[in-house]
Amino acid sequence: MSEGESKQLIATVERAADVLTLFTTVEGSDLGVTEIAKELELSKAVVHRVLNTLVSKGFIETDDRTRRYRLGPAVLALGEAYVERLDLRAHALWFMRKLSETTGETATVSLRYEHEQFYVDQITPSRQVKLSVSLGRRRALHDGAPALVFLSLLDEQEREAYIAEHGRTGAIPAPDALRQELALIREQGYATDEGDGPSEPSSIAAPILDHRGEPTAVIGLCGPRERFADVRDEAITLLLDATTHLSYHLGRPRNWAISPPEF
Amino acid sequence: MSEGESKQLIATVERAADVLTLFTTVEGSDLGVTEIAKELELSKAVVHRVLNTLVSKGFIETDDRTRRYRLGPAVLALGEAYVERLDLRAHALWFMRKLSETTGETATVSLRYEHEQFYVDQITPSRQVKLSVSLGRRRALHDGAPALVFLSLLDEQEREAYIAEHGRTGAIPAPDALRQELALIREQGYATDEGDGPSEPSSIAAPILDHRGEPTAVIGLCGPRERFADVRDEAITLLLDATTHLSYHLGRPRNWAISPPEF
DNA sequence: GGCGGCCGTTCCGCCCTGCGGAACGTTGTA
DNA sequence: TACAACGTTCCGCAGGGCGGAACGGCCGCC
Repeated sequence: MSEGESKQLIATVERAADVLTLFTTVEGSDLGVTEIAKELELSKAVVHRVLNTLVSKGFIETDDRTRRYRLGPAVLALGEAYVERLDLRAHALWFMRKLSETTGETATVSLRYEHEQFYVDQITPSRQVKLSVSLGRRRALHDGAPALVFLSLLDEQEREAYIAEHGRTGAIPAPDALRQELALIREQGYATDEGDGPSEPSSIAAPILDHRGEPTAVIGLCGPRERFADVRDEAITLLLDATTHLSYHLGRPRNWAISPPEF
Repeated sequence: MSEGESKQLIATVERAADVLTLFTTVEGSDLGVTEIAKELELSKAVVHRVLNTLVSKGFIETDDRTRRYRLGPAVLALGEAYVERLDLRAHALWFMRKLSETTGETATVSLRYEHEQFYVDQITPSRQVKLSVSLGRRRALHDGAPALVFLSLLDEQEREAYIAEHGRTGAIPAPDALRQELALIREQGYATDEGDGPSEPSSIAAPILDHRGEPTAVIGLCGPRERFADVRDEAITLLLDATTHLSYHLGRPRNWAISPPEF
């Protein structure tokens, strides 16, 4: 979208990818052929052939009773392989567990992909009421503390372009207030975000930085606003402690999910 | 493989699926075009086009520095969508957490797909030495306690076919001993498996049964053999307690991952 | 520092294979 | 029982993916 792409793509594979992706965006776990065909504006024959093929590879399962389709176990293996390849994970989990246990709230790791943030892992506390986030689901860069950390660390040009674009569409109602907030985040080294209602999620987040100062990941902590206020200050100290350690340990080029910025 | 399939498949999509799957089977997180082409016996041009397409959909990422390819965030979303659609999960997690906390070992949920067992989730204890399993990776049905539970509950014809086939290849060295073991598992309602060395994994496992007596999932508990022996008896009681409750709650047709057997 | 080899990428014409519209079979409902 | 809606299959046409080869950049070896 951003550039005039001229790469060679295979339409058939694109269609298959769209079919798979549809299963992640739709409410409810299963889809029918007609439903998919309508949604993606494809012929039923195409959808059916694609589904058959994906079934044969284990990416999709059929329910013989209802003749409808759902995701299959092979996609679980893919997701796990994606997470496991992050060296980050093993190191971060220890700190996250500590964070979660000490504060009784949910600790998260996020990455950035293009102009979206998504969670790759979480540790939830053992209590009745708790937050849990949707792993893998993409969120805008101005939504929530972890996203804001990534946004604050984009290079100025890209950041401004992002703010301009989303200011135009109304997604960012007060661009100048956001600019101030991002400056504060850079200065403090962490972001905070308050929920709207008493049980809405509040969160804090801080980056793990590589040797060049680029964020490789963001660690966050979130909980229902009302009770989160009680642990917030303590949590910020713990969080910065964790990210400082992790930044130190990870201060070298590695197999990160996030490629170095464009240069 | 089992039947003379004559479904209409799309070769291009099969190739794309194979490329994706290759990333889960290979050690190390990234692959090059030539490497993939050689492994799958495809031309470099094809592999390159497939990769390009998958990149454009977020299933694959390129590392601009090394010009190699890795899995992308979209597959994480797929994996999560797969796991989240299991109603099972929400109910089972509570019991698993309790199991894990009481025994200090790792609790797991497994499903079966065709003639393989795989883990969909786990709760690991907060201690230094602990087991953790690879989610999504497929294992043979005669390998480990959860797999044995599934095997023991296959209908007789299918079970015998499985034993015969793997007996022939030598994967099952003592078919008759296995038959006895499976009978015992059915009788007791749980399976046990001893590790070979003192730190090798031992495990126990029991099924969640639907209203027809078919296993919808298997709950397991595993730990290093030596210390697992101390909690084993207590764990069996807890485990059967948990699966009994879950079987009761889940005793109705639902959106399970496992479709009812062929009938 | 120069050179050779390897790898990722692109090109282009041929031919294959995936496409679509319609027909068929099945399931669940009025 | 009949209808409607859905999943599945068929078949001829043509669009699009394939493959061999050529290009260009990177790394390592001499």
